[in-house]
Amino acid sequence: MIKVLNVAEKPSVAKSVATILSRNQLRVRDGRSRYNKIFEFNYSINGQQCHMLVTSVTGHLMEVEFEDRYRKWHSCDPADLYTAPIRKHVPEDKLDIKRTLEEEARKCHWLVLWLDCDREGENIAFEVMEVCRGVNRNLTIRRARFSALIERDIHEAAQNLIAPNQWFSDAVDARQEIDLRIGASFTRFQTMLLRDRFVIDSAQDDKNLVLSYGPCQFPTLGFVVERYWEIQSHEPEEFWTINCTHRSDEGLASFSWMRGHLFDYTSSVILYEMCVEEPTATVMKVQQQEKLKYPPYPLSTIELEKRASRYFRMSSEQTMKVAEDLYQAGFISYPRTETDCFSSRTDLHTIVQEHQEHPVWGSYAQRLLDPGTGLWRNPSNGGHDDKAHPPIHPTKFSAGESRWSQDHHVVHFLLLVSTFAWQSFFSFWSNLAVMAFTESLKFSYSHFLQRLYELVVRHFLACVSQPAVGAETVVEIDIAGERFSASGRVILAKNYLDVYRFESWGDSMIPVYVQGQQKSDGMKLWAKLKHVRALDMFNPTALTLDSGVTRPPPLLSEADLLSCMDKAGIGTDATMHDHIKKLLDRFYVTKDANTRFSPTNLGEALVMGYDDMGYELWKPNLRSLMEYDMKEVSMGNKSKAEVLATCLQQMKACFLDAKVNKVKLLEAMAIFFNRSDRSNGDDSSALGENVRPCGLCQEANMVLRKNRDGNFMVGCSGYPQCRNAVWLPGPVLEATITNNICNSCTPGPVYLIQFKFRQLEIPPGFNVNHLGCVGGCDETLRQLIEICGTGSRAQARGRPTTTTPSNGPPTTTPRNPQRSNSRQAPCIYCYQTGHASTDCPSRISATRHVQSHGINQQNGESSIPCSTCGTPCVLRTANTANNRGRKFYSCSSQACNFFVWEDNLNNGSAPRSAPRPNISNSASNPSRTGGRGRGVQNAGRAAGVTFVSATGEPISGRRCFVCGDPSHFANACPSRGS
DNA sequence: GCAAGGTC
Repeated sequence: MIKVLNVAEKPSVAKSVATILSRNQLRVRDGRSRYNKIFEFNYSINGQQCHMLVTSVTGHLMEVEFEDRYRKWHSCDPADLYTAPIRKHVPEDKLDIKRTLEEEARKCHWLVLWLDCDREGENIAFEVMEVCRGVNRNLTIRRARFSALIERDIHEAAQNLIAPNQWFSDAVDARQEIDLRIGASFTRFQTMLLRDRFVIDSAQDDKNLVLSYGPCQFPTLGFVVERYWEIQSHEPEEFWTINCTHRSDEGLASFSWMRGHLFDYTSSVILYEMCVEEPTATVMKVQQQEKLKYPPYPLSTIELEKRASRYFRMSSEQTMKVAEDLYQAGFISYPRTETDCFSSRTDLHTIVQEHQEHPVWGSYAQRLLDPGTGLWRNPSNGGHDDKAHPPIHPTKFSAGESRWSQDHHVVHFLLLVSTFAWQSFFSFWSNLAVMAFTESLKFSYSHFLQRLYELVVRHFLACVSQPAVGAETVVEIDIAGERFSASGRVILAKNYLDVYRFESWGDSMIPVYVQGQQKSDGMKLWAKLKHVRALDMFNPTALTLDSGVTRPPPLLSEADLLSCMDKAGIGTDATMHDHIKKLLDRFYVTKDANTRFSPTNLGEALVMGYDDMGYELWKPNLRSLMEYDMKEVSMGNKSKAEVLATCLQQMKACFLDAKVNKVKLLEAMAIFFNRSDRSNGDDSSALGENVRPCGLCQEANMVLRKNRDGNFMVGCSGYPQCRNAVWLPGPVLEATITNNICNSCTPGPVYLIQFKFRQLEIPPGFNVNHLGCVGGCDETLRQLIEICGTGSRAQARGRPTTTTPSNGPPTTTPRNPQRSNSRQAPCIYCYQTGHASTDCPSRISATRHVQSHGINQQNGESSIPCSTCGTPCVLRTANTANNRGRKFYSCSSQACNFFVWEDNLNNGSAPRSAPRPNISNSASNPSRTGGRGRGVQNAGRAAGVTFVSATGEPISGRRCFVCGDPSHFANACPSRGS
């Protein structure tokens, strides 16, 4: 009998496959890993009797890493990481699984791979193959291709085994390598460049702060920053709209102006006056139609995360944790799925049947199953299918498990923690506090479990329900040539909305209207029978000219962020929440109570730095291009080697360029953070840039450094073990390592340095700019050192004299930090000693303002309380074409959109609005005043009137722009009218 | 100390 080793991607799949193939006639035994059991049974594959062993891995078995020589951060120039050798190996925590595979593979003839049928799954398959082949070269290897864990699919897959797909696996290998090289190089570069130079206040422990860069995390950060900049640069603009209301016995109708709104006040007033003078409204059109509101598509992971965030304010990370636990406990299907359509083979009725007994939604489930109600509808297709998992749906009935909170392993963990705490504390009160804390965690976790389960069940029931039906009436009227419209809706059948309580679709009744000139006898009769007075003409109850201001978009919510990532292909359904969490963990963003994200100073500075360099490293395009290439590899259109070569070459060029332009990052950081004295405490600060391999210790690299006096040297990164150093001429003002390599000096490569000298300190005949080599071949450097020394101030302090042989390189001398540490020269800006000119506090404070795109926000200047919400306003400077340089106050609360131009503030009196340029004398404009006055009287407008923004959202809580009084708006302000 | 992707 042939012995077949079957390997699945996860234990649950191994169990399902084994159960289906064996028809539940199987034996289970433990492997070396406690989670990955081995199932045994007999099975026939294409008539061949087989003894099947089914086991699993837990996702990827291997990790890709740099060779040991490159693992330490200072071991090499980060640029070397684009070519440093890498290896794929099984990490410590996966060794048990590896051993199980080896032991079983030795005894088997065939290896059948049941990994998920996507690119990652294929790659894991090759990892499993590598391990198994390592101990049994004669294995026959086959791949099982299945799209769902249902009997038909699994049996079909077992009888139609195919060959593994090398292209799919190659695509993942390429992705892994690119991610590692880009991520590690940029992370090391920006961390070493910035961490010690600035006081980054967000971090508790600066020493361990890592400023990571990743091809997924940075574009995610980019979305947050971009929206923040959009808000910052938004300049509120006042607009005007005419509103008409009509109240009759049958109700109230609010007609909105079909022009929407106008930004030109005079035009608005003219049109408004025309309406006021001829206010009779003629009904021009009455349109009645049936409207359907469809239930959502079946639930995918991203949709689950978005909805849980929207409905329950759960973070995506929390949602995935809770969903995983529900899945482990068997209550819901696999929670990581892109699929939003059910297979025609899924038995949807049985799932609904299970819920008939539920105390809350049981009766709805019963109605669904009753053909007489006509409530059932086959779910619609969302158009996504990952071919591995069905949409998330309930798999086990629960009537609200009170035991969830006690049974669950997460709670077990919490209990363990509390037990530990119990043993650690002796005080009774401490124990009580720990117990209370544990209880509250249990309660809140159980609460999350129940809410998410409810969402999954209700969503599923909604999917198989008819859409809600409404009768909508749209009425169009004409007043003095201006068109207005109002709509009303009557819900005829709620259908899915009965169970999907998270969505609503309200009734809004309006009086009955009929089209003017066409009121037929039939219509009159109908109106009479209905006891309503059908109107074809009427006089508005109120006709108002209302003002509003355009508002910036809101900060990105978690659901918005997930949508952005999904749309741009950043991350996968299983990892998106990880990227969001990483931004929070790295102090790049913060999340407020409304689940809205703002960048921190650190996040904004990093994006600003790269943006100023002109790179789109923080935009999603890079990842999209990579994804495109990966797809090409998986389809066999491009080879892995080809994609790796081009992509890494481009990224290395980009990285080297970023290094050259690192000053942009430093400048951006300097806007938000104070310089740190940590980097000055040392003799010199490492720029982390490789100049050449160290010829003395032959282990580390020589890197370019600048000491606190501003003098440059090239020292071994192995300091203090290796004290090899090359001192550079004193007049060096700037030194930047280039990508050019010296042709003659060894050991190489020796990168040439672009020098800029202080004009007044170099002898005549020498050029201010010089591309030099520190390897020993550079005659110019040698002569300059001979003439000028290696820094007059350092020499004056008695640093070891540098000898410069006439025909040799600048001398290598041991460094002596103690002797080069003192600094006496006064700062050129403030004439104080104790700091370098580059770190002068007077300069830092002068440049320390937050600079955003479109807005210069000046901190520390006097502010006024917002007249709308009382939150302090921030003084900003407009940077738009029309108002560049003009200052305005805007409310610092995100929930409020108050703003006022500074030049309109009247000696500290209440803020008033800025007149628009084309109506600068509008306060004394009789037509404007007259129009407004009559309007107010006509309309009888009350304080509760709502402003509507440009995006159609109501703006609540606004006050008059002119005097701040909430009882009226700017257009009705008595002060302006007079 | 670094990425992103699987998964317990």
